[in-house]
Amino acid sequence: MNLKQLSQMLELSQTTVSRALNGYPEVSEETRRRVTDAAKRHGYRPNPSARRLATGKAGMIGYVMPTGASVDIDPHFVEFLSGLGDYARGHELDLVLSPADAQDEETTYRRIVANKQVDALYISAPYNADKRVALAHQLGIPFIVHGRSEGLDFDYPFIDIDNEGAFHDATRLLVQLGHKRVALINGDDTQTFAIFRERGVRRALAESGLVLEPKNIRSEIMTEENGYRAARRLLEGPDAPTAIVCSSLLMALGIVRAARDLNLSMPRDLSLVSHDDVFHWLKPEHFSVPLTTTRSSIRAAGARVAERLAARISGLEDGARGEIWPVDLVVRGSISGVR
Amino acid sequence: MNLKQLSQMLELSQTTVSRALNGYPEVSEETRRRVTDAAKRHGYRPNPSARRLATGKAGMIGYVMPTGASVDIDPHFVEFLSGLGDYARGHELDLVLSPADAQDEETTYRRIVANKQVDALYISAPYNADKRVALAHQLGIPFIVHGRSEGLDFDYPFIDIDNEGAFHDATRLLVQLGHKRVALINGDDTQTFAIFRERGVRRALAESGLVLEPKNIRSEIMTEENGYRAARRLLEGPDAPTAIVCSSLLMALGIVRAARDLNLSMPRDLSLVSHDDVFHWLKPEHFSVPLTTTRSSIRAAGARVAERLAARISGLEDGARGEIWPVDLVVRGSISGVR
DNA sequence: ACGGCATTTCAAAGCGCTTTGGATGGCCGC
DNA sequence: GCGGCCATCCAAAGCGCTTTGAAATGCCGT
Repeated sequence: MNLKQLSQMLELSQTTVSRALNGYPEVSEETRRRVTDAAKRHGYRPNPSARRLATGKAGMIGYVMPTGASVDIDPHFVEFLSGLGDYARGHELDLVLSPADAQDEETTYRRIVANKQVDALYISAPYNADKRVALAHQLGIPFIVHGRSEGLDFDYPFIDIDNEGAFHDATRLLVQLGHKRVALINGDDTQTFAIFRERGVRRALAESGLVLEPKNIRSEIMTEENGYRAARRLLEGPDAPTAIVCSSLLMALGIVRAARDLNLSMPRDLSLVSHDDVFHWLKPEHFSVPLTTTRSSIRAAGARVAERLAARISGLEDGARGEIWPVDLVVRGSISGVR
Repeated sequence: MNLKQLSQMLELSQTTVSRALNGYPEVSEETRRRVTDAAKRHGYRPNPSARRLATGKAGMIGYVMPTGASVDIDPHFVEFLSGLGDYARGHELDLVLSPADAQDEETTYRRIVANKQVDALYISAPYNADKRVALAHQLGIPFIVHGRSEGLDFDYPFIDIDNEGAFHDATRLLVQLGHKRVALINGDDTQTFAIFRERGVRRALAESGLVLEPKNIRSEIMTEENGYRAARRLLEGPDAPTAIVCSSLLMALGIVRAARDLNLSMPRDLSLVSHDDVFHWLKPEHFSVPLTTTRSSIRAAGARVAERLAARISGLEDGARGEIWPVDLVVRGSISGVR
């Protein structure tokens, strides 16, 4: 059943039927009712390909997914997808994932914009002065950044969590407990979130006249193994830190293993605070020593990103508003006063 | 630059240009060269929306993503996506994720098929007599199942790993080491993969005249917490098992924690074998006691699914061939002879 | 020289929608 | 009674491609 058939059935023109269905004012209420009734009765659904060709709108949102033989997609991504689904599910909003060579995402960005494959896109895990953000801005496609990018000469819409505040507060708490040697095991420090976190730690230490020594800061991709390695290196040296702040539960897993290998008991010999993105499959309260965390649900952020993207597509939102979400500090058994 | 402009520029008809570009035989080689040259020079790229309307082919593959407030997407999914990207990256093949209410995926399946939004789709984590498989089959859209579904009255194309064989071999090894009380901590046993795994364990035990007692089998969603709970229950009872086989590294994490809480040392008091889907962020060799595993990369499967889907779209593959991949058994320190 | 047959090219008709630029008719005031 | 103005509705022209059916061209044998 297509528009032509439906309009013939109703003895109306395609124009009128189209307008009635799309809520244009120049059609009488009675006609509109007749049309919508008939459409529903016959299960008419406009063909998206045709609509798309006519309007140039795709009705989908896009994500350029960096891939490569040595590129692993971060497990945080599924949390984001869950959140995106939370919103999109009820709105017939689909997401198109365009895999791109991580070395050259630009080509893919240009392709999907030129092809009008999506109406808006979201950009995740931004770097400072992120090229993708600059590109999306320049290409004029609606987008939202999940995270932030510093050093761009224009404003852009984003949602981010208060990484600096979270790590500041976590560190301050440790300092208040008497820790003087605090280390940071961070994620990839070319990404903005990691830069903010480091900043938060430094600031909290500085407030008490302490510094984050270069040897006490590690930056790696967030895996169990990297957490373990970093922790070993930190804890085996002289003047080992008495407290560690880390960027991911996955790393925390490795840190706990390292502490155990070194016969350090937590929290007696080592205090640990981790950031928690809220996974359903690994929870900080279920570590052998329940973990103190800074917590913020990526899933919730995903839902919000989808919502704002939808709003931008339909013209309900514009401008470059940035949202910064506060982060919970959840205290559990993994920290204590320094011996 | 569209087809019309290009054809005018070349003083050819749109027909000829279109055919030249799409490799039809009824155009002379010289003309074809002229056309492809000009197309490249002017950066002509056919408008996918128009092509789609004309041909009905979308050039994308689809996945209906079950979501819901209480539905969490499995972290295994990112591994699959990485693999899919491995193939799709070089082929300009995009994936559209259509979030659906987990209670009612059918509506979404029907929508994307009716709308011709995708040319083919893949179905993951199938149940027995899976409705989605039946539906896709009935709707006549090309698809591939990642995993298997039993009890369907037709054949369908799939790729799966030899879950039964893997768990059989793992269990047989434990039995050979003298274990008589072997337990299984499985994933959701309404899913086919879990049924096969249980079957494998039972068969191996039966071969030595042993049985898998009902109290020694647990089936839960694969999280650390569920692994812990299941292990506690198993290990605290009378006649506790001396060996456990489990379906996921995430559960293994919980099992190890439970053993530690109960002061059971591994492998002395407890042997453990886990299935490993190959995550980059959590590796069995980096458990405090390196884990013996049955290993099969989901990522590799993802790439293969994408490849076969592409082949089906372009007509290079048809029929209902099922691929069953063998699984590696990797022996590490977490198993030993029974005391 | 001419019909027959490939080979190569083309004009035009879709695909199913949106949107422009009128038409039509009823109702108003004068 | 008539011009003007809404309120409705419509025919037709896109959107940019593919594909059908036919025309033009060149070459063959006879």
